[in-house]
Amino acid sequence: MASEATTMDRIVALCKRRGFIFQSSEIYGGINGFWDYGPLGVELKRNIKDAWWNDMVRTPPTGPDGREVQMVGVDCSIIMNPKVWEASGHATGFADPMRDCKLCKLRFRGDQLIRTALYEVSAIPNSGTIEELVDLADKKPEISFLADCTPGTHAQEYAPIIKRLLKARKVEVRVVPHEPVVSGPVGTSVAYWAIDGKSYRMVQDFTGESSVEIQACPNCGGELTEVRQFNLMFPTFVGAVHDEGNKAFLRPETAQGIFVNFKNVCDSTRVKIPFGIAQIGKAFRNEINPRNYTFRSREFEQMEIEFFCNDKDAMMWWEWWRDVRINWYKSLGLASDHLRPRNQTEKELAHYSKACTDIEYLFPFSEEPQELEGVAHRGCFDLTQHAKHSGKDMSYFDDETKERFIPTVIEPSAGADRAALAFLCEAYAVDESRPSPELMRFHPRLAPIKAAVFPLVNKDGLPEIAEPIFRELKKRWPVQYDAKQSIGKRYARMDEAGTPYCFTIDGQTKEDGTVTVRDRDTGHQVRIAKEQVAKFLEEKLAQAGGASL
RNA sequence: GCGGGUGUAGCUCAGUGGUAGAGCGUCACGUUGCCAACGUGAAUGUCGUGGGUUCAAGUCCCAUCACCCGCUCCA
Repeated sequence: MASEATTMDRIVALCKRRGFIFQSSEIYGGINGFWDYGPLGVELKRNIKDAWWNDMVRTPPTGPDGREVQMVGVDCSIIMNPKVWEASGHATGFADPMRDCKLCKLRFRGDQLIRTALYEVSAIPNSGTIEELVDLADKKPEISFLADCTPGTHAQEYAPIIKRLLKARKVEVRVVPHEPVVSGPVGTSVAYWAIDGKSYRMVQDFTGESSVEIQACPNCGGELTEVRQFNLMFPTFVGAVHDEGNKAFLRPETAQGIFVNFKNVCDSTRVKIPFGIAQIGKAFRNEINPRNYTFRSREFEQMEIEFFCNDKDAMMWWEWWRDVRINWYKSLGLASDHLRPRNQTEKELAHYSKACTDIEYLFPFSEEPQELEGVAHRGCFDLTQHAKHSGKDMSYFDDETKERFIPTVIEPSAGADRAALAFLCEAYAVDESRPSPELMRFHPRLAPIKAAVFPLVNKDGLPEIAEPIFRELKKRWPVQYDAKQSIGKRYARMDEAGTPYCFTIDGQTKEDGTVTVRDRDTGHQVRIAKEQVAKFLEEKLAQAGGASL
């Protein structure tokens, strides 16, 4: 097996060579963060999206309450009224203020430097700042810091940051029982610390209203640049005149199209809570630094579900969707230990979110697993925001219980391109014992080409037998016919395309009507009657869990 | 956005300022007839792009773009 570093290079080379993925606008030097799918890639990605739509929308698994799960779909416009993004928080929140240290060149998120502060609890806010603590540490080098944090807070997560801010001074962290955390204003999270005998509470102010600001680099004390704003939404203009009045944005996620259509779907389709709305579509994010092949593209495709339910059932549905989504990846071949579901820590959660699992995959390009999908409990945040900003009622009336409420939302949000990349990486295999070592072990349901038909030689009446078989299969599946060059080369090409089965017509076919079937993964061959080829393929694809396409 | 690296045929890569190269792949023909077989031949190059130095630039200099690695980021 090749080293990790070169495995990704070889996958990238194969994807180019065989027509899975090309760099966008390549003949003009490419464009950073944009990629194209070639003839095999488009089939792979379409199979992924079709599998998702079929398995999640048309025939979702039975729900946790033993009943059928209601799912409907939408397909919304990419450009929406800009007010949508004010309501969703993207207009202001979807921005990362960055500051660089001019000395050591480290980069920090400005909001983290700004918004983290420690307050002495006895005096209640404004009695201490991190800078004052640093001063204290400088004046009393003999003291060590002991941080207490209550279970369930994220103070422990901040130990390394505190340590860094205090210039590597010894910091001990201990979990101790503590009074329940007093809830702060919306957007504020609180944790308690004990440092040098005094109690402090840490405030992370996500509203950005805090005036506490750090001016020196936490790493080296060097001077920091001014805060630079990055907004990750792509601006555009609606109409021929380009001015601020008709500025709009390419959507950074498909979810908002679902939320703003919540009432329309309720009013037109007789759905009752609990139910879900699904959408597959392009989204755009002006990433600061696209990296890792197609993983962080600026234009990408999402497969999103917003599942609306009563808040009292929300955790049940969250757990159910989390498991459904993990099993979906497994069922299509991501069964290896490269698939790593990970619960978000409380610190990572958005302030309105109660739980979120990132379904992560260990790609060859990184030692850290990377996110394929997030299954988030979003509370009633989104519908509440849209109710507030649009002035429209977003509540739901339950006829059975006579309750009126704003539904809680569970959001399984998957990246189609990331899934495609994960399936490509998972399928890639090198077996030096084979004549053609590189092969793509795609799940048959995802394979771009389901089967190939070869006459062993391009004469002696074999093409005349092979072609009708090919034409029969072609009516039902994406299949290929190849009569040129040696049989080994043809098998090798199909291995790199990830084609699970090859049917070869040889001299014996003329005598007894049988053809050989070669299995991609084992190279083993069996003979079956030529009339049974379609049935064989149908059964194999069905065994693999795939509907006939 | 910072630092480092890379950029030559479809892929992987050689190439000392002086004629644009190899292996693999692709295609054709022949031979063979179940695993990238063999033989003969062919096609394929804005040497990433734009400037500059030079009699002469793939090679040296500057800028720029793309990709990779690290930092950073990934609500």
